[in-house]
Amino acid sequence: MTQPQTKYRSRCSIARTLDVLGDKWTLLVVRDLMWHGKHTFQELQASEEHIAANLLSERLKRLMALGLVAREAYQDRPVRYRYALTEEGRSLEALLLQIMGWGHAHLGGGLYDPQAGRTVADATPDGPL
Amino acid sequence: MTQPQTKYRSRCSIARTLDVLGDKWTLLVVRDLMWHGKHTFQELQASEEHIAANLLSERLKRLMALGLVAREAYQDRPVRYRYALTEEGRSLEALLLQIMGWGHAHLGGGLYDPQAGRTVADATPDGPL
DNA sequence: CGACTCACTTTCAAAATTAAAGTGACTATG
DNA sequence: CATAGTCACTTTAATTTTGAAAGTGAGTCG
Repeated sequence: MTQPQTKYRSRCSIARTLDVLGDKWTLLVVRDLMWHGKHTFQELQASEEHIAANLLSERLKRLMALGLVAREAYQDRPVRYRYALTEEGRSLEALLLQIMGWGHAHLGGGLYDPQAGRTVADATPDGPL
Repeated sequence: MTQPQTKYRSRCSIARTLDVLGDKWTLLVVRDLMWHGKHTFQELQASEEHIAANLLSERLKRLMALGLVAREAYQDRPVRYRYALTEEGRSLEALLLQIMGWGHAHLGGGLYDPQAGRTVADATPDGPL
């Protein structure tokens, strides 16, 4: 679990989850760590959606503060870090799958199969008909 | 389904979903429409988290544009509207439940049982230990 | 030495959020 | 009939967050 570094808006679990994950970038970082083998700052930044470096930096800090992500140096001089989900972070997989399923059904996005490790259904370029 | 009024950041279903629902307020509005019997502007605004009127107004417009919410006048002179989820909007229930479950387990929020129509597990005031 | 890489941080303009006040169409009260 | 109140917003202005770009520091490579 996690230290309460944030004061939550309310006692509602949904509101609390949105307080910490409710923005356009955080869950994309989690997605890349979870499924796409991206673990360095550079790899995470290079994703299709092009997160700005300052935002990636800030989001990684938040995820670490929440205990969902941990980093370890994979090299000294200069020190370079590898980011990975903690066990608690991996608990977000079901949530990610649910979001993906909804987006696929309603917004025409692609479907990634974590089992197969690849996209198994195409996205429509501009969304549904 | 929905007209593509937005250009999505990518073909990823998660990114697309975050493009339309990825903020701190939209899913709280959906929560209130889905489970808490709040259907007027006033009722939605009066929720615990205190959304600002201009944001509620803008979010309702977006949800209507997406086809997830519809409104009907429940009175003329002056015309007053009642907002409700469409069938497509109701498809968000599983997502809401997943978010709630995660927030309950990891952030110490309350658990609402839609079947029972009430909160069945307490929230810890400031989050988990 | 000079060029390059990686992991950031800083800067600054633009966009989003917040809180408060204002508006328009009425209804109810004195 | 004038005033107060309700509801559903919109407008305004201050603050915060975001986004894009440039800069920094530690080091490697040629």
